[in-house]
Amino acid sequence: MARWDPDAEGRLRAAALELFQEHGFENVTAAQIAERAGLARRSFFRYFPDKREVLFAGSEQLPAAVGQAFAAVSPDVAPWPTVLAALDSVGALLVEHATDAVRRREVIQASPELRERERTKSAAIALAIQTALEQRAVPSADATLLAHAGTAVFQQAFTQWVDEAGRQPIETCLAAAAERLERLIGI
Amino acid sequence: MARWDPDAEGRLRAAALELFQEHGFENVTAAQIAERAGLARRSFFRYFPDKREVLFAGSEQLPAAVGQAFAAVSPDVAPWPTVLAALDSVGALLVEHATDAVRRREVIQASPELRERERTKSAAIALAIQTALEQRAVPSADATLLAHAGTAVFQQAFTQWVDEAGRQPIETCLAAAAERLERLIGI
DNA sequence: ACCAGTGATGGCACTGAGTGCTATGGTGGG
DNA sequence: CCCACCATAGCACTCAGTGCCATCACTGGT
Repeated sequence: MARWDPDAEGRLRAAALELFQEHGFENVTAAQIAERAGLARRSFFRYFPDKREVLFAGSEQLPAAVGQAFAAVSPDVAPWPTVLAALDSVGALLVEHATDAVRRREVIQASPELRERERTKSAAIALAIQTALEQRAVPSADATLLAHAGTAVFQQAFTQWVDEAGRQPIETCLAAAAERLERLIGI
Repeated sequence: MARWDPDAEGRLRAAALELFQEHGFENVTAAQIAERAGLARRSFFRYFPDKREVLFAGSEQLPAAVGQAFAAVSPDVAPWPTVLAALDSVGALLVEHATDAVRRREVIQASPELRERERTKSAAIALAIQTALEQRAVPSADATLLAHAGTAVFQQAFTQWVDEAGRQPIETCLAAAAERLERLIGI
């Protein structure tokens, strides 16, 4: 999305984050964001397909990372540990690119529209996990369940990581969440 | 949502479903739906807060059913079985009200916008499960994981139920999905 | 039968998201 | 110096969603 001028794209994202934090997502127009970034309203929609996407830059990388992470895990490993290993890679990538993670999270949580979009992003990760599992001959129904359980673990781990302000590495949070889920379900 | 004239509401929902199936969600305007239902465009937005909601009528009942279902389960039961028992109730309610389930599902799957909204509906169920668990003194992190795992099972079961055209009762699909997940994760 | 109150509906006008099209200005290569 | 290319600006349009007010039907009271 918008690989042309990384500088202008960054200005748009920064301007949007400031304005959303100040006035709330629904009270900020695309024209205001563009103006603060020194661009025209029309150009905003050339960088981002819609107003919500300005807060989710780089999120396409996460589903892609799932595929690569799966490739790095031996096919002999059982499905669930494979999913968890892949989540480690995705988590590392997320943390690396999450400079404004906390501020972004606050803005997203404050707006139903943005929470809705965030679920779509999570669903894209889940779909990537599911297709990667199916390529390993995991039955479709199993793949769906594992993918959703994986994203549940991922979200819980990320929430914990943010709440603790990153004092623990994301891998620790992921392992803790996975263990928690296994203990809760495996009775 | 729109308790005034159930007849007009039904006409709007039927008209929307037909038009969406015929031309696709994004190629149908609210005015066209209203016209086919014999109402004005303005009235459409009095029955439904936005164009997507016309396909999700009655979905508010499902989160509410979660609370009631929890109340019917003894507090001595462990959290995960409690969640599964609650899902049985929700599933029964869903099946009961799902006259156009298959057609609705097709239309929803065909539109990214509608799929996004459907995830919001699932999230509402998950939130209801989470809060119900927290009221039973389940730690917040556990409740989040259980709620998401529960909705994963629910979605998988519902998908299977629709794919099999309802030949198996929803409870059977739910039990199968739950067992599947436990087997996959509990290693 | 008349009248007043209530509430659903219709019409109108407005804001803002998103989009197609065209003009313009800046920049690199010849 | 000129030309081609490309990001951007500007304009005009559709459509979602909303506030406001007029209208019409229905109801109860006299």
